[in-house]
Order: sequence, then C-alpha cells, then structure tokens
Amino acid sequence: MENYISISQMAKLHGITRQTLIHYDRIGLFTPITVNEKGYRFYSKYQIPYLREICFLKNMGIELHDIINHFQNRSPAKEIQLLQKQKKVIMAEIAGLSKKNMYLKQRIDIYEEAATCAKTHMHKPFIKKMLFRQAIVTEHKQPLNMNNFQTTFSRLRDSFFEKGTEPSKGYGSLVKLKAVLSRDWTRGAECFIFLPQWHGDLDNLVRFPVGEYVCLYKYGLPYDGSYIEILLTWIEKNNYELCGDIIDARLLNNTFCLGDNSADLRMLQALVQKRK
Amino acid sequence: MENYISISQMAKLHGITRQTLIHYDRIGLFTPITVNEKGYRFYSKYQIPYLREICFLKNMGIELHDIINHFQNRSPAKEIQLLQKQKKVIMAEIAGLSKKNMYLKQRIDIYEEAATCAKTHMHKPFIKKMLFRQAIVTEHKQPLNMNNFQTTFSRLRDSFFEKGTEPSKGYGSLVKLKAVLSRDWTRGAECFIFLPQWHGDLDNLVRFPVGEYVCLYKYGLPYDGSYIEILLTWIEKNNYELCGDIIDARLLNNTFCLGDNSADLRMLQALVQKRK
DNA sequence: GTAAATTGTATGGTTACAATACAGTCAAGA
DNA sequence: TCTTGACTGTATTGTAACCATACAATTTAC
Repeated sequence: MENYISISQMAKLHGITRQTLIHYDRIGLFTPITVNEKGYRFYSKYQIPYLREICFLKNMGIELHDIINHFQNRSPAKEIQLLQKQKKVIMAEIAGLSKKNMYLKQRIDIYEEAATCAKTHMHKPFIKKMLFRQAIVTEHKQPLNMNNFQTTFSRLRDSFFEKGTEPSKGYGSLVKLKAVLSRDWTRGAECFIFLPQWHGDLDNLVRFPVGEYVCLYKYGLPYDGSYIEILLTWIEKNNYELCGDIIDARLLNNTFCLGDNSADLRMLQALVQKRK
Repeated sequence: MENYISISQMAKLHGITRQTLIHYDRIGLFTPITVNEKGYRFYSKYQIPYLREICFLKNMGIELHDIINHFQNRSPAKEIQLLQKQKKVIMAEIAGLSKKNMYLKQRIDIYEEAATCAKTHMHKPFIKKMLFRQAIVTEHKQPLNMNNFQTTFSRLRDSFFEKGTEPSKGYGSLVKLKAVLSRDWTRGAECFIFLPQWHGDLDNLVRFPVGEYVCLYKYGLPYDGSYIEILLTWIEKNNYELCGDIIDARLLNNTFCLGDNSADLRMLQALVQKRK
C-alpha cells in the first residue's frame, strides 16, 4: 500500500476527522479509491484536490446533499451557478443577522438606560434631547384595566409586527394634550409601539419630533396623575411650555414585574419649548 | 374555560406551531398555567408577554437551553449580559459570513474570467493591467512530474492555510526570469498560492507588482515552452521588455480536468514595460 | 511476542422542532 | 341522538452533519 493514503492521514491532511470521511463514504460523497480484503479504506493522492474542493464547498455553507448532486454533473458553468446561489444565501444570512444585531442593540440600550440613568434621575424631571422616533398607535380600549391594556397592546402589535420582526425599541402609552388641559388624564388615551426602523406611509403612524423633552423616571402604571403633575409644575416653573402629547414609555418588559407593578419602570417624556 | 387560551390559539398568537408549544412544555421552558382533567393545556392572557419574550430571545438566536437557565433567575442586569453576549456571537457570525462572501466572490471572479475572457483571447497575447497581489511561494520539488507537483502544492498549502481559510484566488507556477534568459524553463521553478487577503511579514511571501502584464490563455501543463516563446516573441515585436518572473496561473481547479490536461486552463502573465 | 496504534461497524447523542400516526374529546348541525 | 369535523393528547420518526463512544479485529513497532 505504498502509494495509498490511510483514512486517518487523509483526514489529518484536510483538517477533518476520520468519522467525517466514514460519513462521506456512507453517503456516497467521497469514497476511497480502493478497499482491501479486511475492509480498510485507502485513498489516492490524486483524490486530494477533490476532497479539498468538497471541503471548500462545505465550508462555504453548501449542504452535502447539494455537493453530491453538483458532483454528479459538474462543469465550470454549473460551479459558477452554485457559488453565486450560495453567495446570495450568505448575503441574506448576513442581512438577517444584521437585523438581529440592531434589535439587540436597541434592547440593550433601553435596558442600560433603565439600569443606569434611572438611578440617578429617579422622580426628578430633567431635560433631554431626543432623536427622531416613529411609532404605531391605537386608542386604548376603555375602561383602562390590566385586561384591556393587554388586549389593546396585543392587537396593536399583531396589526404590524409579523413574526420575526420585534418591537425592540419599547412601547408605552400617550397622555393626550387635550387630556392634560382638562386634567382628565385618560381622555383619548392611546397605546403605541416604537418602530425599530424607518417606515413611510402607515395609517396609524405617529412621528415624535426631534427636540427637547422634559423627562421623568418613575415606577408604576401609566396615567398616574401625580407624576404628570410633577412634570407640569416643573415645566411651568422653568418657563417652558408643553408642545404635545406626553409619552409614557415602558423601559422594562413587563415580564420583569408581573404581580409587582412597583417594579414597572417607565419614563415620562414631554416635548417642550422655552416660553417667549 | 372562559379566560383561558387554547394551545392552538396561543400558537397562532405568536406565529409558532402547536408542536412548538408542546415541545416547550416538555422541556419546561413554557408550561400552561393549567391543565384540565383530560390533559388539555390552557394558557392565560398574562402569559403572553412571557412567551413573546421567549420568542424574542429565540429569534435572536439564543439556545432554548440558555433561555431556560436565564428564566430561572432573571433580572434586567442579567438580561443585558445575555443580550450582549448574543450580540457578540452574532457579530462573530457576520464576520465569518463576510469572509465566506469574499472567498465566493474571488472564486466566481476567476471562473467567470475563465468562462468568458478565455474564449475571446485564447492563445493570443494581450495587455492587461493587474492590481496588487500577494502570494506564498516555494520551490518546486524536482523532477517536475505530477506527483511532485501535488506534493509541493500540498506542502505549500498546509504551511499557510489552516482549515477554514481557503486559497480562493487561485494558484500556479512561476517561470523565473533567469530561466527565461537561459531558455531552461524549469530552472528554479516555483509554486505559489495567491493570498485572499493582505498579509504583512511572512518569510515566503511574494508581492506581484501593480502594472501592465502581457497575458496569454492556454490549456495544458505549466512550463510548456511553446507558449512562453509566443509571449516572448510578442513582447519583442511590440517593443516591450520583460520585468520579472512569468506567472503561470491556474484558473480552474484541477478537479475539472483529472486525466485530461487539455482542459486545464491556465494564464501566463508577464510584467512588462515599454522599451525606451 | 506483546503492546500500542489503527481500523472496522454499530449505536446513541446533538438542536429545535416538523411530520405523521392514532386515539380520545368537544361542539354543532341533522 | 347521532354524526361529522375540528381540536386535543401521546408517541414515534426524521432532519443535518457529524461527534462520542464501545467493542472487536487488524496492523505496526519494539
């Protein structure tokens, strides 16, 4: 067996294992050039480029099944087709992973804000510049109890998010401007979900303007008048005026606080401008 | 069972299947809030956010096993850790896929060149500007037969490429300048593999300069004097002069032409400049 | 001649379900 | 009341590309 290569040598030469070569033999992808009377597999030097090619295609993520088919009837033209097809697959995978990356970043950002900023600013209004944000919105089902909150949110979510996309930038409730003026906080109350990406025309779309917002971290349920009053008092005292609905954004997923609303961290955000 | 949600409804609400919920029940990831005397599973509305969270983490690519562990002892701080860890995983995956994408592009480029350009230019010298290229190189083992070609190439390959990286830009042989001058083509003959990416200091590195190359497509083995003569004659006639070793690059993997060297497409490339 | 290395086959495990088979349960219409 | 169809349960097999392991036979090295 001078000019033959044993299975372990062949495996070592390609950075794969003996098991893998046995597997390839079984599925008919790559078989030894000869087998002796004891059943030992022997490969030839000239099979090396073939196995390299198989390993290359495998490393490119092509399924063994497809590699087998490809080798049934191989030509440079067909190889180009196969590689181009796989390139598309890989680009689609990269696109998918990038999206996941974005969702993760958005979530992490929210949680980190909740973990750090909230401690220092708790219950005290402060000014913060907010970037442009979009949300989908719907009116809260009345009366405002936990059950209806759930229902409204679920419905809103299902109206937009297919499985796969995730509302990773958070969600919350709106205290409408007219509600503020009438001190009837839940009047026309709305529920929203921030959109993770830009979207054009949607009929229930809200665009939150860039600008200075008076913010306040708090725990508990939305539409809690006491915090809104604190916010309004601060705005008055500091010579600002309210320019729109007040956002009551939930920072932590409510699975962190089932049965304990005191752990439900939220952030009030009110767009303001200096009074002239 | 007024306020309960059946398994199929719950599945539909989350864009998953009944099977999946049964599976989650079995592995203890997400169990129904109650089971009736007939064994029917019933979920609660308040479990929806939990399942959403599970689906989110799952869609981010986190293993169910890790999600189970995470829910054993969950806190915002630990969730941040989990998400950041997953973000790193995903970024590593993107990096890996991008590399594959590059390898595929390089292969496709070579094959397309072989498929299109070769037909029009076959056996006729032409001028082409080449970009900067790097290769690792080693001397051919003498005598120059198929066996030694294989051996030299394998050894060169193994000296640099670990499993995972791929010599996707092609490889070939060098006809040394001194060999050309002495008309003894295989004198000091060398074997090289183009590097897919920039590399700094390597002891067997060759950098092929940017510049004008006289090229010629041909089939067959390297060190075939007749084609080199054609090239040299053309250079002379067109008032150029040879400025370095002649590259004999293999364009198609030799698995396309085992036992039929006439199908072995190669390209001679000789760096030249106009004679003053 | 013996010990160590290598080879063979066979089986179970991995992940997150999908598909299928088969039986029991439930609500609605004839 | 009976039947029909929709829904539920459990159980089993299959997926992809191997890895790990067990155990027996064979070869190689000393």
